[in-house]
Amino acid sequence: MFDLKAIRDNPQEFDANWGRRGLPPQTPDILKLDGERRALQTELQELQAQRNEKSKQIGEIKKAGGDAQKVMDEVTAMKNRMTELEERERTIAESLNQHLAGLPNMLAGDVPEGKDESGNVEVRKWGEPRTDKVPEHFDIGEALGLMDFDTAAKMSGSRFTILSGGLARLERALAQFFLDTHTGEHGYTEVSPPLMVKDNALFGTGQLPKFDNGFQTTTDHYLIPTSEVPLTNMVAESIVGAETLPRRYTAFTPCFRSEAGAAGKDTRGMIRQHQFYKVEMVSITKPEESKAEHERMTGCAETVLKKLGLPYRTVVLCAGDTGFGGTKTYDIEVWLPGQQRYREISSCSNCGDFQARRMNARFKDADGKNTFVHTLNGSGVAVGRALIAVMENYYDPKDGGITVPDVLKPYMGGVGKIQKP
RNA sequence: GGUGACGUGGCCGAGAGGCUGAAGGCGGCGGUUUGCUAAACCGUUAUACGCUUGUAAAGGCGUAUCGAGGGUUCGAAUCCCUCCGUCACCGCCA
Repeated sequence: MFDLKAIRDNPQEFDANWGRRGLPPQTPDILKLDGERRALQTELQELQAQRNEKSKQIGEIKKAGGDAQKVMDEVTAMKNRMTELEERERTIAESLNQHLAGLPNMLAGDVPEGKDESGNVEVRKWGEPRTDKVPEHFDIGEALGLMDFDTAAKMSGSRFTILSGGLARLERALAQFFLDTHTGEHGYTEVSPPLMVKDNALFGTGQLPKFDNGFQTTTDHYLIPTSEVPLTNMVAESIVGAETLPRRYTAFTPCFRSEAGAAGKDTRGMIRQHQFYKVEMVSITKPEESKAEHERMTGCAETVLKKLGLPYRTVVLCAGDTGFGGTKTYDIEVWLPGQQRYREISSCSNCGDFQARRMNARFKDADGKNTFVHTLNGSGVAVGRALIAVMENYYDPKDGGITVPDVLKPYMGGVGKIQKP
């Protein structure tokens, strides 16, 4: 969310920033509502002060044994006006909040301009992309008999997959490897969080109210679309000690998405599923540390790809492509030889104090002042897509098998190659 | 799922319609004492918002906040309702 005072002081700055995302000026509406609200508030507070004063008098008169009826009638007479002001104040505050809750975060100054994906800028590239003709992962998997979309569709519909044997184990091996690397080498604390959350948790991280169509739900919960939600909400509604920052959390969880609006996109294979596994990283930092943490986190995600020997490139998202909560986002795209192109496997965002404001997450700074923390999240990395990448990059055309990358061998019980059983 | 109890400041814990932003304690901060440390003693110590003084740093006044939201009342931490959460016992269960 936003600091109304800052908007009041610098409306043109906010409008310019939102303008980079392609939004029309927002502050005229905001300032109008804010002004109305404050005027009502001032008037209401004056009445409340009078009421409190008179009520005090009544108490004193009664204690002295007098008749307070006259003053009591005076207060009663004020009530209609007060009720009216209260209601109007509430209505205006509500529409103001609704308006603010739907607006995306301020972009960092070094985010490149651009309307969409095409404006993203490559910042790094690693590895030698494999250029020989390789089948796509679904063909490799089905040929091995270890990946079954048809059977999954019978029980669950489209966008579900059944993995078995070596591929099921490869998925688990990847997750273990990611977790062990982030906990053992990158200083993250492993967390096993709830997979179902209430709406306020999704509001805190910014997925609600704006995007209320992307979720799988139960009767009274949302299934997490990413463990960014529970991990970031670990500091919601709290004041954490400065000495505990930065906090670094990682979790391996399933993620659930409705993929509404993705009709026709990536319909084949397991690139885009209703359910997939992801290892997520979340950092909670002091404001002055978040930029460096963002670079560090992106590096942590890149590290696991390097260890796996998967070629990738890192792009900084342009203004128009940066997500709702991010001030700046790096996407890491892994090389998929089956498609002969780079596909997103990780997204690392610095959210600044945006989520912290929404979930009221603060720390005591050096002056003893309660200050909003900064939050960051990044995939470290998407397990399903990593599985695809390993399959295609380590595909052996001689026998249709998949060579197991060295770093995964310990997690595969020493198996060196996944072959048709 | 059933029944019962409970939710008060950074923490513990009193208060049971007005004198309560809230006793007392712990913790924090400042000070006195002190060779150093400890102890003791004194003082201080919530947040948000509005109005206002000031170039500012910082003040003054007011409003709201005792899990959240409604209600009753001239007046609510205190009474009533709904929701959220915690605990205990019972049931069920991986």
